Amino acid sequence: MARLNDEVAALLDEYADLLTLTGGDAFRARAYTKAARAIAGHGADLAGLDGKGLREIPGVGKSVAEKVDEFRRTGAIQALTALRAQIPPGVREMTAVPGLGPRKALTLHRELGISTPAELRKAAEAGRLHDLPGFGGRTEQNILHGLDLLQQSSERTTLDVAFDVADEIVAALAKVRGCRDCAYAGSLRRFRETVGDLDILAAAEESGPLMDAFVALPLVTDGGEVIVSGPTKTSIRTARGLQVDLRVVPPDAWGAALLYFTGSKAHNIRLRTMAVKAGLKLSEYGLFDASTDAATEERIASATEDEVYAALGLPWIPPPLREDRGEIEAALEDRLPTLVTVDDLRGDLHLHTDLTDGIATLEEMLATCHARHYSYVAVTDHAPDLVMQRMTDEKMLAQRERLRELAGRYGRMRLLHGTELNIGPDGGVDWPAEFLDGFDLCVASIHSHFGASRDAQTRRLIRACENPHVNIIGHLTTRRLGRRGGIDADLDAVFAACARTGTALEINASPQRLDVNDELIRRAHQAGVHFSIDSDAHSTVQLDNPRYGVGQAQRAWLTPDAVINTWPWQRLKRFLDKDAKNAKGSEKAGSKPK
DNA sequence: GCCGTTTTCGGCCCGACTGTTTTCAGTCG
Repeated sequence: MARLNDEVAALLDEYADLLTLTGGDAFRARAYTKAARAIAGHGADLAGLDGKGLREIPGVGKSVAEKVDEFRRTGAIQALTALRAQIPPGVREMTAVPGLGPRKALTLHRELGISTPAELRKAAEAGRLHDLPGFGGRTEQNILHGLDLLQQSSERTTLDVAFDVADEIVAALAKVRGCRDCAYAGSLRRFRETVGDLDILAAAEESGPLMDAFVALPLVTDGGEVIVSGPTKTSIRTARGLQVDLRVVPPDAWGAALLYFTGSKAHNIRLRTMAVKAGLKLSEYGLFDASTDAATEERIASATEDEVYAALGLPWIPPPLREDRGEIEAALEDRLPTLVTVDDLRGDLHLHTDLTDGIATLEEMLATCHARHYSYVAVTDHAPDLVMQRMTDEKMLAQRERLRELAGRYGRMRLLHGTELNIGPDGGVDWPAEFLDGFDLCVASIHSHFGASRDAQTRRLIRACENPHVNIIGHLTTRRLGRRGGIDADLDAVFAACARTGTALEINASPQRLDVNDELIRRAHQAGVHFSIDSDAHSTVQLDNPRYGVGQAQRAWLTPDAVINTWPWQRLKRFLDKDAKNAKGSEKAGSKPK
């Protein structure tokens, strides 16, 4: 766990859940949830805050501050420990089943004595649920489906969590005496959208000290377990269920090992096949001449990845491309793409402030963007049709005025006033054209009616693209990793509409979304669509999200040119003026301009 | 439990959707 903030936030969240589960005051529970969210998204590390600093975090009052302090002093929160004793942890786990909330979970626990997801599955399969008051046949089926979803997700870990753990381990092992090199490999290095386990690689003459340091890490000693432990490989499982494999190799085999353990398997097979055809043999220990016998075999390359690729007649291939999806052929023909990187991003075009459901102020978000050296940034709070956000025309206009006042306050960073519109069931959006005219940029996203038919979803998205004020379609499929699949729509038809109307497609970089995914990015790219890689940040911490989105873009072979927020302002400005572009297009086509 | 140029008490994000009901409870965003 990287920051104390995250650790404390998790405990407060648990406390809130347990309060709800024990039938406590709902508002009290919500106060803890709110405080947890504020703490997780708070810029400063909790470890360095005094009582006054704690209370300055919005949503943190006397009681929460005391609990935070208690945890810092004693490593536990008494009130939480007491609640844990009342409710088996499995009951809280059950509320993670989509469609199953605290009330139903508590009913199941009290009436049927069910206290784990496994018991829940058994009872549902045996048809024991549908006789309970408030439960029926459909509920039973939905719970079974929800359990399936949960199981799938529990086997994969999102990138934010995976990077936190990987960074912590690499940092700790790199400091061990005799460690020449240490890095994460596997699907994390390839930036897959979620990872099953972590592969950590280290180079050292002697593996013992590294293995010892590994199993002594807090990640392992605090509720984790050692699965296997040997001289070249040790596997552990963290308390949160993430398996981590550490492999230690001799320093002169570093490159070959890194290549081997980065994968993908399909990529490696292609490389090995190429080696065999050239009379060579490729393994995690190096590239060898296959004609010599095992005892005297001659090592051709192994120290660096570069060296191994070069010996096979290839340039170095970036890890996100290593999926055997054409990268070997491209490398042979010297047409690997120059991939977009985080440093290419000149701005963020989708973020929220505390005017709606963000937790940081406008000024805090802008200051953090400025520290990231952006040339421009768009503030895009929610629009009124997402009723719970209570947006009004007045609030939006006041924010715009404030933003205009702040112009020039953050160096040369250009401040754009935008909004995240809701795409209604028929494809309409929150405000009429006259009001939309006032925005510099509009993102439009689906937030409701996820279950509409394929035809209806397709029509609604195409209509949104055709709206001259909609510049970017946000989180197109609306999926939440491990929680919810995407909507059903003819996405290729939507991509065609995006390309035709000059509407960009968002690569939503929130690690819980990564929407759209690499496959869809690739398809859309082929259809001529442009992209915007955005954080969808609801806190200053989340403004770091774009790294995950860039990873997906790299997996889809995107170059900076395909990404509108790598463009200089003047070029982006022309792109945002859909009216001018379409008028030009329709002049050519001879049809009437809008 | 938190918070306050409407409040130091009395509110607290509001409405849709689903599945169970026959007027509503629970869940979700």
